[in-house]
Amino acid sequence: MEKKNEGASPADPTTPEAIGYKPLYAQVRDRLMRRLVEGEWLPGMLLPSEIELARQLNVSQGTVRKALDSMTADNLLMRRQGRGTYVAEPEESRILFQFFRLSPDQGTPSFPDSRVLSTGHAKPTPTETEALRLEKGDRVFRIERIRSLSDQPILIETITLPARRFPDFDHLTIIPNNLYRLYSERWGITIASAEERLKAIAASARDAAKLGCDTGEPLLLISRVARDLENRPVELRWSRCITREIHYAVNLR
Amino acid sequence: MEKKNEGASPADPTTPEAIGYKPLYAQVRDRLMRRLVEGEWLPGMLLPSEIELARQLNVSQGTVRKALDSMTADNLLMRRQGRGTYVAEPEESRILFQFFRLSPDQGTPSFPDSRVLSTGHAKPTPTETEALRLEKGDRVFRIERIRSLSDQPILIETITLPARRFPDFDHLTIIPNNLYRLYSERWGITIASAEERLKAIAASARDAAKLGCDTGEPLLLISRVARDLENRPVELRWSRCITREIHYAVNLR
DNA sequence: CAGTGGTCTAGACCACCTG
DNA sequence: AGGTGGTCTAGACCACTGG
Repeated sequence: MEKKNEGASPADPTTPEAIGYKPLYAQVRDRLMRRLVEGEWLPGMLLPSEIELARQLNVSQGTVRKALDSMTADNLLMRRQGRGTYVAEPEESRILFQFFRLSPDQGTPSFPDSRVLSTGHAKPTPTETEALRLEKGDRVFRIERIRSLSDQPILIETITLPARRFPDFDHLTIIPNNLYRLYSERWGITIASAEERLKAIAASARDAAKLGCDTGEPLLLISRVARDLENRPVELRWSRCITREIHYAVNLR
Repeated sequence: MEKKNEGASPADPTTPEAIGYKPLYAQVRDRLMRRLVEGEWLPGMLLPSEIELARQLNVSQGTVRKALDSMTADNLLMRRQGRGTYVAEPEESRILFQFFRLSPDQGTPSFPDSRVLSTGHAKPTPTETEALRLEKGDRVFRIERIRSLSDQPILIETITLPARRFPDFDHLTIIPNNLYRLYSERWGITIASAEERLKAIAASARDAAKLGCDTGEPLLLISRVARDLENRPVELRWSRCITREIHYAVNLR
């Protein structure tokens, strides 16, 4: 009531002095994001209660709530009435809903199986260098795999990772189906968002052989750049998909 | 303070008597939606202020705000600090951002031109009947047109409308480029959401001739069902797009 | 039962727009 | 100057969860 945003935060870029004004709840969000990025709260962990966070940050419960709600809307947190606020986990059902937009024309969506075709280090292509914002001399790790739905091959994908951010990737004995959980558990990298670009292309002879379709058959090309909590590009994925009995679903609001 | 949700709303499905509990702000949203649907507030019009709405509905300003914020998030309203709350209009820049996901690989997105190839009444196909939830005997109106970006044809699309909801469509002398504004201005139909399904297909001989590409060239097929404020399907659109220098963009969060 | 998030209210001040 | 939406606070009660 008597508070006026005077000296509330330690580092104080608060007061509407110049152009750079940020509402208090956005500053709270930024500070919570930093604690998340620095690994103070790991996926699956319970956060302090709203009241406790409000006390820590010296703001009201309502302001903390607005910050937490915004992070929940971005799928970074999960809130359960009566239980508390948890850090979101990259489990399959959530990934399926959030990052996998392919559904069978009839029936319900499900998570595809994967079979790795090849892996290895390489010098990045110019496209990869630009998409992943690599620096001179950086190397990449590539994975090629086929994914199937009920034993039908539906897509072949090439995944490119910056070697610098995934040390010892080649020491892995097996590469799991759910890569985003692997990134999280082994390197502490959380995939928070992604941009996809879709095109129709003709199947190359090589892809056609692997997918068991005709050369030249129309395929849906999905180019994905996935980003971490700090919005840095982390993964480039290039999927070529047979869409005879499958479609890519988008909701426009 | 002394209020306890007792007899607040005229028709009162409120009290957590059985299973059907709805928070007050959701009830407020429903009532505002009904006034919107019934045409009390037309696109571009200024709504009453939060304080006035709170007085009318006998709830607090904060509850009205939560309802208005939710409708704003769905692109139904537009709020401007110091001005007021307006009903969203289907102008090109908004439609471009909300419903048109095709961008040039290089350069900034823009709204394509249209050239109508044919129009006419028809008996609906089974696919159209299902997608538009038509009843027995209902007829449809179809439009076929080519759309171009900087004089390059990029897609050919077939649009199907239920004749019952668009009376006298065939009396139109010209069919404008921005159809959603036409639906709004002439029939009071607001397109509020849409679902799209994407596939890669081979260009038919007919489409190839119209688009000036080769038969069999891979095209991106976009099947859209557009819905009104009450979530009823209103338009079926079937676009076949050349994606040589264009892509369909999706953001996943 | 105590503790959590979810809803609702009331009131203050701020940033922005218009006249 | 006066009105609008945007932010922030404080406090009450509700619904849900777990011990």
